Amino acid sequence: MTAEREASPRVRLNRDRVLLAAVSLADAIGIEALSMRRLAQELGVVPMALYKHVANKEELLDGMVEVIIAKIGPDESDAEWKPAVRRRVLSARHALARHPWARRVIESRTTQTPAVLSYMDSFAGMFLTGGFSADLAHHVMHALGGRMWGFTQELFVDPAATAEPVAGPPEARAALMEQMAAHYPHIAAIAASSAHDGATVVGQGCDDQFEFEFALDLLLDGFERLHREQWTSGISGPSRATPVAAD
Amino acid sequence: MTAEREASPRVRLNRDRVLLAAVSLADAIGIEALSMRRLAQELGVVPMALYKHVANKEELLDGMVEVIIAKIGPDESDAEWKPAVRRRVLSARHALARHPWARRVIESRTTQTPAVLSYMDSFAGMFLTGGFSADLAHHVMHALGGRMWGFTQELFVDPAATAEPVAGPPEARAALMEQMAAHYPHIAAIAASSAHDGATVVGQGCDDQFEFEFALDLLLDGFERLHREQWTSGISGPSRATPVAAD
DNA sequence: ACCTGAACACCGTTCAAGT
DNA sequence: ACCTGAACACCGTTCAAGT
Repeated sequence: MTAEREASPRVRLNRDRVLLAAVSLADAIGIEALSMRRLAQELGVVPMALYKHVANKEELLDGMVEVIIAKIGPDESDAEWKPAVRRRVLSARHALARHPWARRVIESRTTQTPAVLSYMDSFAGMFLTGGFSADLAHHVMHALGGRMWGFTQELFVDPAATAEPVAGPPEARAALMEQMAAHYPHIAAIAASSAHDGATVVGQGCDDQFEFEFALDLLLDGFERLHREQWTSGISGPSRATPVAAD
Repeated sequence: MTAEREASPRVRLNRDRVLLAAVSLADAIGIEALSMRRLAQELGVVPMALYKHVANKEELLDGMVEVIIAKIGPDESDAEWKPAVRRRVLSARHALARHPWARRVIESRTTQTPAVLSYMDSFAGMFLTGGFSADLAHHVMHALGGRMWGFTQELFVDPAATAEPVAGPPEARAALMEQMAAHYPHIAAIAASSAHDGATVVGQGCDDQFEFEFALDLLLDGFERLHREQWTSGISGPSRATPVAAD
């Protein structure tokens, strides 16, 4: 499933071939298993050959992020800011969906590459063009944060893996559920109301896309309200803004 | 700065001593430099000695998170839900502030430990006690997400490290600023309005605490509105909720 | 200009042995 | 019951050499 590329010995490496191979290798074996040595092997080359095309592993990761960003699709900020922002966020979410490692890698990068900066700039542009003050646009970009990339602010990462994985018989699972309910009554209450199957607490049976859009729209609505009310940071804090002339 | 602990040879290891040493070692040298071997050395012990007290490195990390959670301080949900949630989030933020590695570690854990689950349960409890339906409480927990721990959904991680670090003369920095403005005009516009010093774009001069509370209050206000309007997920999406009888 | 080989200073973890 | 030593199968990266 992973050694199908480059049986032919002489194809000449270049930066793009290295980056593309790294992306699909990470897709296949996971980011934690992606090593310079493993990637070199995949490309039929000695580990040190890679260092002619990327300075080090950090730069490899930066390059991989660039490859992903290129797939997000262009800015179409001609429309109103709100649907424009919404559309672009969801398109990023779509582009990153098949690269589960991308989130972790993007968040680990400290020095922003041009690709990252211009992606962020497109959001700043949508807000400013939409009539936001630079002040509000600034805070709103922070509030959006990683959601700009379509990241959920994950909490319930692996739906299946709550407490110990229960491989045992069904009655053991049921016993665990009772224990959970005893120890974490409120989570259990929430789970009971929304569980599509009763196997785990929160996380199982959640519609990720729904949860993402729920939070996104909550934020966008908040942005809209502050914009309408001509909020400025002089007052401090969204809820302490004095409404000016809403609707 | 880092080899001051345990010169005395025979103090007998135990799980707590291992975990506490791991936490302060991570504080000192960073999480990526924390290895089983390094930790063993810090404790004046051979690497394999640790494996009597933690099964492996994963369990070490889980234990370190438990140590941090223990510092968050108790749930005081007797008050109204909104200030109670707000207070607990900010108290988590405070507790985690001096352990910059904690965020990454918490997010990397897939199997939730009892300590993590009961922390989450305390939030579920505040919403339910505050009169939220299990349905709304569920989505609201997701929307809160990592902010429950006081995490910002970071984007501008390292304030100083935008593009290449400019060690050169001031005129080189100025030239870089102009380049930035040319390539990323919207970011530059925002930066110009809020820059306390003009050195970098967004990130520099931001008051992290302000940005955090801005987004938090935006969400809490949204939660309050949906609660007031008796929102249910049947309708789908906060902005598409039909207001029922607000105020 | 690009790739190779050998080496260095690290990892986490197993297994068999010591006290 | 707890700790040790040696070993295995890995890392990223440097340096000097090959074509």
